[in-house]
Amino acid sequence: MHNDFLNELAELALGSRLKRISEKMLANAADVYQNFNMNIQPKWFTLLALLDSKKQVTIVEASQFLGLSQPALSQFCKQLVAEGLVNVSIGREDSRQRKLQLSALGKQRVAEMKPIWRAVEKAAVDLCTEANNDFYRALITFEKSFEKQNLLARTTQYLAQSAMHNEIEMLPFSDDLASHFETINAQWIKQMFVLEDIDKQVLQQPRKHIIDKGGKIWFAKHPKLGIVAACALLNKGDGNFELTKMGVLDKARGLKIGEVLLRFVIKEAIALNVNCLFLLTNAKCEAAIHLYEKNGFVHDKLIMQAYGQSYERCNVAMRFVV
Amino acid sequence: MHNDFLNELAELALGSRLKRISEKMLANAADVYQNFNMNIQPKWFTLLALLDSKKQVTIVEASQFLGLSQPALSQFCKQLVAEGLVNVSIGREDSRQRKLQLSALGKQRVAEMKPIWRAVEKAAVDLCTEANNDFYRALITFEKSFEKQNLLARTTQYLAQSAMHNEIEMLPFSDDLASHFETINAQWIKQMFVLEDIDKQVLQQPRKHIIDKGGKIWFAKHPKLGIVAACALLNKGDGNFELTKMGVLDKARGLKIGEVLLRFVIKEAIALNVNCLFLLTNAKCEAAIHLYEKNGFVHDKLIMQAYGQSYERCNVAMRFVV
DNA sequence: TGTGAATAGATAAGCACTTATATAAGTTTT
DNA sequence: AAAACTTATATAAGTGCTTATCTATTCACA
Repeated sequence: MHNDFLNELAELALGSRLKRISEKMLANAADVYQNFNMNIQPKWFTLLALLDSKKQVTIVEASQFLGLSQPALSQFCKQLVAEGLVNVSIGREDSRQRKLQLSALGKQRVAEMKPIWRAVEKAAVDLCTEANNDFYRALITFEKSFEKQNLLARTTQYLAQSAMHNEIEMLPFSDDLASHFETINAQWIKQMFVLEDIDKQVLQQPRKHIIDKGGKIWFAKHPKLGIVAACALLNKGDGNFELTKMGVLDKARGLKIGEVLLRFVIKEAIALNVNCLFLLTNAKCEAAIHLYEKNGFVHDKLIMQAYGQSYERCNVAMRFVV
Repeated sequence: MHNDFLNELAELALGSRLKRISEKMLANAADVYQNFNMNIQPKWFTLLALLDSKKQVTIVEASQFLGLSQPALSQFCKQLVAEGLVNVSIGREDSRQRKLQLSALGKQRVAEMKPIWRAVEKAAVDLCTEANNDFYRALITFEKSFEKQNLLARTTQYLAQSAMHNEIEMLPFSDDLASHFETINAQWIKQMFVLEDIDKQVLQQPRKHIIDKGGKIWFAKHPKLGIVAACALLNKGDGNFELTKMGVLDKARGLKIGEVLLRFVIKEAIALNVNCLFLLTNAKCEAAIHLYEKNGFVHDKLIMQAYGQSYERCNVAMRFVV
């Protein structure tokens, strides 16, 4: 037996994978009905359950409740009437409507099936929660995410974003850009914390406090928005550098420019043959921490002990690895 | 717009739900290809990706790699040859085999598509991880659970089990059953911990230590295996009772008799108008804790403070609610 | 060395839906 | 009140697979 190529494709083959498992489950459901000698087709199940619950629905209503097309329901209805499980009556107010109801036989069959349905549900819960999983919840959440923005929309957005990222220019520090360093960082520091005196000094005199001490500063320039992000490497001696004062202007949020800049700075740091690249931040900055984690930083207690005391507001220390 | 009846059916309609979302994703994939003007059908995707990765495969190999039927691959192959994307050559060693390879055009098309594939993968990862979800992982785990034991097998097992549960008899304490109390509990206590002196006294003289102090003991009798489980309620005064000495013999493990007994004891405790029903256990007893959680017990620090010191081995305290 | 069993692939038919379209019945607009 | 639109359902045809079955080839072994 060959192994499963869909594993190699991972998330890219998500659709195929879902299709495969749903077909397996359908076949399995057919086996369940056959095993318990119930003379019904799995495809009828949702309609029978719906009729059991709502007593009377029209074809269009049923198709909306079940998320299937109207012709599908039209066909099921025909089949179930042929089996004698469903009665159809013409709508009193609107003679186009066909009102579906379980027949006496249908009610009896559903009653017979209910214990099996309950057992199947238990089995399904079992299946969903085995191995500490919560598949059903994950599926619901996934459906909501898909509803919110589907794969095409996300793909288009991602491509547009990476086209834009290619146009972003990285600029090294120069005195005529110094004011941007202050504007960019003052903005987010004020939003998250309080702009303290040390902050002000560093932001107002970056050459003195950072560059002249062997540190680095870079800016990210958006083709239309101009300079929108900054990031610094602080020289802490012994080849150790602290990544700090990384900020993106409000007007450029959501464009993932921070990530582009961070990756650039990491690449530069590697090129500089940095011994240890670390950063200090606060647990409040969830989004930033997530970004750091995503890009190779890991939480590190030794860094916390060595450098954590330098700033009041820091309670998270991370080190870049690999 | 009506709401979604599949939500009401919850896990029972898992198959239908999976089918629906997989169809949506397939349609969405078709839109992606159309949007980027790629003249390929979504159903071909996995085969093209396979040929890109493995260079050369036969039809049967491809069907195994992709988890589709051989005729499906036979059909795709025909279509892709007609499109000029795939070349077929007859196997040298086995003339029945058709070796599939990407044609020059096929390679070019795949190369054009790759950036889109990458973007789609990013989008899919996004979709899977949005809202703190991990849908892909959950799906893989679910597939494994399904592989291990499918819905039919689980349903059958569950039904057999609940039929057996109906035949289980609950017996109150009587002196002629006292020896079972010791046998059952000594077995599991020895396995998990060390049988201490206090344990021995209580187990050997349950009437003296439990019944005469206003406590209760019940046994579960299996129709074939005999008395296989026991559980006690210890009267701690002020209407507070401790659920303790709950055990199931090795030979009856896996039949969920423990759960049946636990539910019975909870029902009895409620009937006795117990003020507070609690229990003490050890974090080692994962399965038991899971069972307690499933049946209405919650972790409770106050109980730990009030009663936790009584036993050496207890570091988990739980209280029954609702 | 043949002979039956297994395997690779093709073909046909079926299934559970879908989309597209037709028909008939209601509703709204003029 | 007629015309134009909308809605409920039915029907036809298509789709992406499946299972069943057939042919051609290879293998296993007596």
